[in-house]
Amino acid sequence: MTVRTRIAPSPTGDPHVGTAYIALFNYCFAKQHGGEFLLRIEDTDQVRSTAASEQAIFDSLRWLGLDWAEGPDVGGAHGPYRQSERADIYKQYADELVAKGHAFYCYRTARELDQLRESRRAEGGFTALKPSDLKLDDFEVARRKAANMPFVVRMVVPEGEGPCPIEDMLRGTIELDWGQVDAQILLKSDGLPTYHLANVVDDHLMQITHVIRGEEWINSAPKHKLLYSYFGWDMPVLCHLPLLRNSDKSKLSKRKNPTSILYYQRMGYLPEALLNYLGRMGWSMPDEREKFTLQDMVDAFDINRVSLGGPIFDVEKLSWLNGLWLREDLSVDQLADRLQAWALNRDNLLKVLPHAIPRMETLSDFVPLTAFLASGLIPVEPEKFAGLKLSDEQLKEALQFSLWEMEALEEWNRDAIFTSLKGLADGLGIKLKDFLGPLFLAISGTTSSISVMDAMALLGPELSRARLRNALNTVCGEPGKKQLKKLEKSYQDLKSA
RNA sequence: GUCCCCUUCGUCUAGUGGCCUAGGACACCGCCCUUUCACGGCGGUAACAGGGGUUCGAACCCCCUAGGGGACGCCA
Repeated sequence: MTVRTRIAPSPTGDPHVGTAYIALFNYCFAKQHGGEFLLRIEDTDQVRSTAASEQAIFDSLRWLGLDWAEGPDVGGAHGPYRQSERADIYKQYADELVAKGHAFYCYRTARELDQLRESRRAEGGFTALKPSDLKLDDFEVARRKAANMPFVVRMVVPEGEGPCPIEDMLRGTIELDWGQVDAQILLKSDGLPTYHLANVVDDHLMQITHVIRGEEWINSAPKHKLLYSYFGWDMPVLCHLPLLRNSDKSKLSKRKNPTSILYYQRMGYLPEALLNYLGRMGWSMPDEREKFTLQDMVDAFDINRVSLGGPIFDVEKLSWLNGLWLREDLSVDQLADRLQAWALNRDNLLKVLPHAIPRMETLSDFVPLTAFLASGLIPVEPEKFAGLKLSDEQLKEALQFSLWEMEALEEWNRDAIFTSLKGLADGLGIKLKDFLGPLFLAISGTTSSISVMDAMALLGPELSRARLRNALNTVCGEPGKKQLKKLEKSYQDLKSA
């Protein structure tokens, strides 16, 4: 039997370092057993999935050197493929379950579901909604059907409580309770499958033997187990990896940390070093070496060396490791090539130059003028912020609101950034020029520079956000929970006004 | 609230019953190298969450408590 592992990232945002982390372990496990590492795209959330972010995932994995195999034929296509384009095969399988009595149509409305959940929660026990909770009488079903109301396909689950043992490669047997397993939706009202159905069907068709995923999935393992038994398929071996954490130990999130692989690319980290660092998260070489290549890791790989405590993603140690790679593994010649490819390439110069030309008298003006565009995080000088025309409160609002605004921005270009920031300045009743002061300092480090919107457009979203966050935290201090709530409220008021 | 997972220096970790007076790495501090800084070298501070068992012997096995995290969606 060939060992096959896979990752199933969802293209709903930037390629996440957490995705690369899981991918790395899947890759190493498969390769170690002479098997294949596969990839498929989980785009059944069509609202947020885009072709561009899907491409970004491919590119990032390739950049890191985590190449995936094509895998077996699935419904006429090899992975990775867009699941939304294969809606028909999932519908077929959902229908099969309905026919066998393992799934049912459900016409409940969102409102009704909210009410049901609320009352369950008030009771204090398990909150899972069972088939019997969702049942409507025949007359009502007929009425809703005739009225063409939307419906979903849900899976039948055991009504009572009782243990459901789940085998995990690292944790042994985990006992979950059927009481917490709800009648999961398999097919949404838009006809697309949910993760649970798509995941089980795809894993079966792709002949996946081992599922190595984040521990956030432990609780849904009973559903998956049940689906395998309904279909009569062999279930892959499960393995749940610990989650990468922020420095406050919560699950790594982009609100608190740069999580995009693109960010680390832009900051000038080497793919070898980033991958190496991820390999040190919850895992160690038998000889405790800190620096190793992907191939080293594959050769020495042993999944049992994974430690279960959630590791904190520490950029400082990543930087140290990156320095090691830079100094020890690249010749001057190679480094020159890397630098050129990274930011000093012709395309990039052509983009930056138009902004610099009006401010240049000699060629030597160029580098000082644009250095901040090729920098990572820039030093924040609180004295400069104090010299602006804004009060402390206004300063904090300007930075925090701008950051939120930039986090929500979907299209990253000069005009979109301008519209958004102008809206904020107007809403706050601050002259645009004054409002932009702190942004200039945060982004460019000085108030005499090229347009801050152009600068942000050139820097890209990841680095721009990181600089804003950095300035905010340095100048105003990390906001406490209470303060954050207050700021959030006035931001909401501003947006709805 | 309910369920699940987790717990060794500030951080990443070694450790699978005696080799542990707990080892390494980052960060921090000191010294050396050096015209400065960095690199490099040497050294230092610093941890088995707490309490009960089991055992001749426990960081390691069991139980309880505490703390942290995750899940409870027509997201994945």
